[in-house]
Amino acid sequence: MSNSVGGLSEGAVYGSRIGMTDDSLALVERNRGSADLWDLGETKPSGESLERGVPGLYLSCFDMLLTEDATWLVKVSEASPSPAVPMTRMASQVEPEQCPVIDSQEQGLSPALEGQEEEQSLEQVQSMVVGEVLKDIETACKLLNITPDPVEWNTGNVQKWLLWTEHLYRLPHVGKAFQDLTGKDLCAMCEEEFRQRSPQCGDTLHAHLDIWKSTAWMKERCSVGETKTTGSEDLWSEADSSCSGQPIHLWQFLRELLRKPHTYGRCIRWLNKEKGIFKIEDSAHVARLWGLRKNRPAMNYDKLSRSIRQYYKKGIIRKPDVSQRLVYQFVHPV
DNA sequence: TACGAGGATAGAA
DNA sequence: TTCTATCCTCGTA
Repeated sequence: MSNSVGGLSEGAVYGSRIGMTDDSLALVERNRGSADLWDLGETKPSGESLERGVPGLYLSCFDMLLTEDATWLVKVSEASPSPAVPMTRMASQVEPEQCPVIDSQEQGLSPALEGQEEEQSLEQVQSMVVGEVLKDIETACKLLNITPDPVEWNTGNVQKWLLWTEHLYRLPHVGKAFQDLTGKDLCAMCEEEFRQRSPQCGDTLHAHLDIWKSTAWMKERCSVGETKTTGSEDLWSEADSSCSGQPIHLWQFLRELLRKPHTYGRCIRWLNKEKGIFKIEDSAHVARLWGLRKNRPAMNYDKLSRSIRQYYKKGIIRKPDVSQRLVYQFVHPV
């Protein structure tokens, strides 16, 4: 799968460790570095570099983090009060040039100790990044009701994934070009074949699929206990509960969206989490997501809101005391 | 025009 | 039977 063998940069080494290619790594970081990209909101990064996967044009954060000058990273993680802060957030908040420059020699660290700490910090960062990627894929799995392993996808799942990815990254609709292909077929295709089917975004789709494949590979490794947990231990058990074909209820779906403010904060968000009050910021968007999840292309907010109103009688959702447009309240907030 | 409320009905599980 | 989708009418902001 990995096309990066030999002459690897250290960033690429990381990619190879988790089975990602340079392209997908760059894509992950390009996306992760820009908080909005993994967001389904209307604001999308534009520009050719995004529409087209041009790894050479992109200096990934990984490359910055894992180059020979990785010492700054060690210093950041030492200075960081919370190692649990996701790397993506950390990277977006702490620019390299803003990092405090602390001379390790002044701290009296021996080169050997320093090396050890660097190694530990890199491991830490890897875990955090991978955890974030897993979370995003988990979310997609839940919402689309597909398994995380592309090899297991049927033609319908492939179309769902395509729709999702196109939707998420504002790619042109290319579903027809991949019609009647199963996940297995898709995984067997090289980047060139993707390009042939979709000159506009084949490379991007290939890179995204690569990430999914890598994640499935990692999941498998985790499940046989070959690796440590990624910092999101309940990730897959949680994903499994909704990827197992169990029908999902609308209120559960809304909760899922609300659980991912980083990803869906633009279309739905808590106004008062303690009281269970939330606001649908983008009604059409939420309806589209619900339609995607339920395989109901004709879903709209009119229908979705009718379903929400059915919950009034059941005591699951109600309008808050001070009624506002697009604002609802879970009767039993978690 | 978009949203909100609620009645009615159909279909799937 | 339950849950959801769909269609509908009417009211409100």
